[in-house]
Amino acid sequence: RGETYKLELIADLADGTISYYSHASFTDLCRGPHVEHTGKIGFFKLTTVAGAYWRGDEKRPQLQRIYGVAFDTKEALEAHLHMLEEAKKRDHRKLGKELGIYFFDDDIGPGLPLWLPRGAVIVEELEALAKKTEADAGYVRVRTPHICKEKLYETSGHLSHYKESMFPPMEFDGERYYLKPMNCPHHHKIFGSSLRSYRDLPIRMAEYGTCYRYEQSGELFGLMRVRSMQMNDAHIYCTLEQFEEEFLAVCRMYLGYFKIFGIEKYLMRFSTHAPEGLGKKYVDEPELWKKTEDMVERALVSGKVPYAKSANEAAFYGPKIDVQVWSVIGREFSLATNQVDFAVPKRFGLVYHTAEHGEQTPLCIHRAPLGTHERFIGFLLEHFAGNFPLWLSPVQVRVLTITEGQNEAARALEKRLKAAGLRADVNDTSHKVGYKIREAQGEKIPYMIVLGPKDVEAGTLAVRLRDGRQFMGVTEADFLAKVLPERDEKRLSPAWPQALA
RNA sequence: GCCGAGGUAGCUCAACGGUAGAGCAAUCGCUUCGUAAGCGAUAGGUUGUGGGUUCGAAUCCCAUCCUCGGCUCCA
Repeated sequence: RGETYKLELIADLADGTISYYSHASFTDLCRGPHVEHTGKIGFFKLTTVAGAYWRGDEKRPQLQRIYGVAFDTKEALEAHLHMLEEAKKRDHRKLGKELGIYFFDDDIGPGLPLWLPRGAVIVEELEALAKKTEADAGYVRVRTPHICKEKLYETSGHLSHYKESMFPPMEFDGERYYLKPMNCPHHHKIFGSSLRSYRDLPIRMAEYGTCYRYEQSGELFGLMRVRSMQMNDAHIYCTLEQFEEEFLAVCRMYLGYFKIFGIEKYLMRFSTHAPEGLGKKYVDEPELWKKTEDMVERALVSGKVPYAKSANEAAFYGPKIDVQVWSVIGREFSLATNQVDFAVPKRFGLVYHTAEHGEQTPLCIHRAPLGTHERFIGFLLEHFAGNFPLWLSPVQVRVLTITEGQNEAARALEKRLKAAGLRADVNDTSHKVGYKIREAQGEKIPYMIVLGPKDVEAGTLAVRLRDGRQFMGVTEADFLAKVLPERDEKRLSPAWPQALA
């Protein structure tokens, strides 16, 4: 079989020049160079073995690929291996389990995560952020059902372009119903539910919609790749003239979010269709592709949005901007997406009345700046190593008593902290305070208040931050004056003096 | 879906053909202690599931489900 592959490579050689390398009795077709012996490689370690499709095509056989890493120095190799070990500690699956964020259950099914109470807190904080941001940006909110008749996806084109990623239909009342893999067709129906005038546009329609996609079993990966997901979705229906401004407003929304989450490494990937890609998508409308792609690129250039072009990765209905981010472990993810769609609104017969008494198909921008809760929270777990900023922390303050004598005061303090809107709890078990601190550190709780007899007597707080800093004799008013702005301004790090008080 | 590796107590792991075990967590006592593990006791498992081989299976074989490393695909 190896010979067949080598012959195929030879046939593809552009200039017909064949080179080969020999090592003892082994001769190999290779562009080269080869090394004489492994001593010349430097410091290396073979890391993993895996099947890989011949020439990356899943229709073709697999060969075994051996992976390894090599470095100039032993220290560099060891540093790399150490980094991999450290990275494992930040794995969102490990942290998700340790911190009680989510879990999977065999009776629920693969790729169907359940949010635990602490995960649900994060989900709801993110939703609140999105809803506020979108309300400020002039979005309206809608809500749509999770299933619909087959007809909808025939109209949208999903059945012909996306069927293998949809769950099989359920049949009843003589109809076939599908779980929705995306929210757009439902939103299109809402747009089409009443007469629209050019005066109504743009219409920015948002929903944290739950979608279901039948991802291949081998593609499932913790929270990053799941089969049920809640998407920070919205569709902006606008005129051609409004497109650039709307599109750039979405890009600016991304940048605003990156700042909030401290995401520094990202790439806006502009996915277009390769010329040959035109044939397999909407073959009848190649001019539409060209038109929307040009439009997007003009907007990117005029808005000075840095981007990288990537051919043949567009959605079936149009070009898109994917936001690629890298977790600290070095995994790359499409975290968010921004897609342009001329085609599907047309298929749905969506129109608005123009000033000239005519009818025009609106342009639709699909956007999901926070992607899905699943992937975004998976990413944030790795990004923050579980040390969520205060506003996202499931438990924000824990009160630790030193002896039973403080239990009453601790409960009273907890009550006041909760009244201030903080997520607070108390550990009044009979363990030593060192043990309680260890436990709270493990849960990555941002603030610990150690309450002993001296504190109760003085009426002040002994505050411990999760980075180990301690501040004695803090008044409750001072504590709230520091913590509440940290929460409300969604600060990434607490504003406390560096020196140990 | 494909190639490969794994599933043992809530968690992390041991036992690898001969009665399933440890640490942590849990529960109950004792302890009342000042910034990352106080002490003791108790309880907890049809070894993912279903078949098979064997006097005997967590251990070997087959099937299946799930997870992991990749491939392919993607928010």
